[in-house]
Amino acid sequence: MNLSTVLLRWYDVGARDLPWRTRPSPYRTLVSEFMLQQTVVATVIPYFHSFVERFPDFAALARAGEQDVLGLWSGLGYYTRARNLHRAAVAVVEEHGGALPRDEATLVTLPGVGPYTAAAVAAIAFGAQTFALDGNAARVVARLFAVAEPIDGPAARLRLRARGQTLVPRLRAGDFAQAVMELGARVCVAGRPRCASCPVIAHCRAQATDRTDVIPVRRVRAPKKIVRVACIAVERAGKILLELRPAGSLLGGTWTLPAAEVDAGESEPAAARRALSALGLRRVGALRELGSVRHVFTHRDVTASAFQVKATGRPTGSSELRWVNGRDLVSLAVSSFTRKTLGLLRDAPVRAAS
DNA sequence: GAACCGTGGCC
DNA sequence: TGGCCAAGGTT
Repeated sequence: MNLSTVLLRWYDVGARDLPWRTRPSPYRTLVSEFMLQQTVVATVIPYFHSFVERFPDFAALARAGEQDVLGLWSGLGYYTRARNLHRAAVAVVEEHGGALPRDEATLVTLPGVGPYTAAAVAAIAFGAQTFALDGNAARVVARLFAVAEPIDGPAARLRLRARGQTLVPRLRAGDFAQAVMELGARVCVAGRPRCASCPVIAHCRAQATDRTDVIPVRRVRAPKKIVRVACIAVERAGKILLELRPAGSLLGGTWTLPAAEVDAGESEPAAARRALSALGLRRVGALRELGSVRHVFTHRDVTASAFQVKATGRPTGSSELRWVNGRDLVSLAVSSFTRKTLGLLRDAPVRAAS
């Protein structure tokens, strides 16, 4: 039987009950696709609920402040997505009459919408007969066609998408797109695929040639850069000083403890003193080391030491600063990394550094 | 093409 | 535990 027919039947019987599949709308589809970029379904679900409750449609999101949007994104990662989603909503309202464009070519002009998201939205929200090639689909197509070349380069993606496009049924292209991704996420997984429960095993060249363990091939990745950072916790009247990370940088748009990277041969306390003087503050007394945390980003393996300091002077510097208390932190745009470093403040061991 | 941008679960 | 990986996009 036809591959798409079998896969859609499998999907009809066993599709997961996901919040963006109930009461679907172009807006909810777009929000879910932004959140799902490089992020697993289970992580997205609670964020999706609170986001669409607070911003139920394009108009509400477009008139929101960027910091409010980032606040609801706190902990989800890749914060550029939040700013792009906000900008996309503004564009929908101001340039497209408040309605999401239906065709891929226009969708892809929206900030944060690339080839995958444009295809996914066109298919899922508008039924366009197009193939959405995400990481799941790339793996599924590579196995179906026994593609032996690495699947993660731009050129390879174009070829995989062309292969996938040949599989798209005339009807239910949106369900087909979701079925392919769900197959990749639950059956045709990286590592050891669960071929025994695969509905399209009869169509799989990798399985037929016993190569599901070596397909797909991925390129080797660059090793993470190992980084040491010294963070400073300046307290005043029960509040702590936070700094807004500039857009485009790591954690851009979120608030962090002021920090300095520890240079080669430099000590952590020395870097902490540098961070403090960059704020235009004068240290009073010793730095008190609160401990350290490790946080692994996509490209960096960071060990952050935090130092409590008493300081005088009015913080200046070029960055945007803000005094916050515990209650402010609930709604503020704060990354998981920063929450870790702030955790050092609570259970501070008594250890002095110079 | 390659580098960069988060986070958490899994084995 | 450490490496892998995810409903990618931008520069």
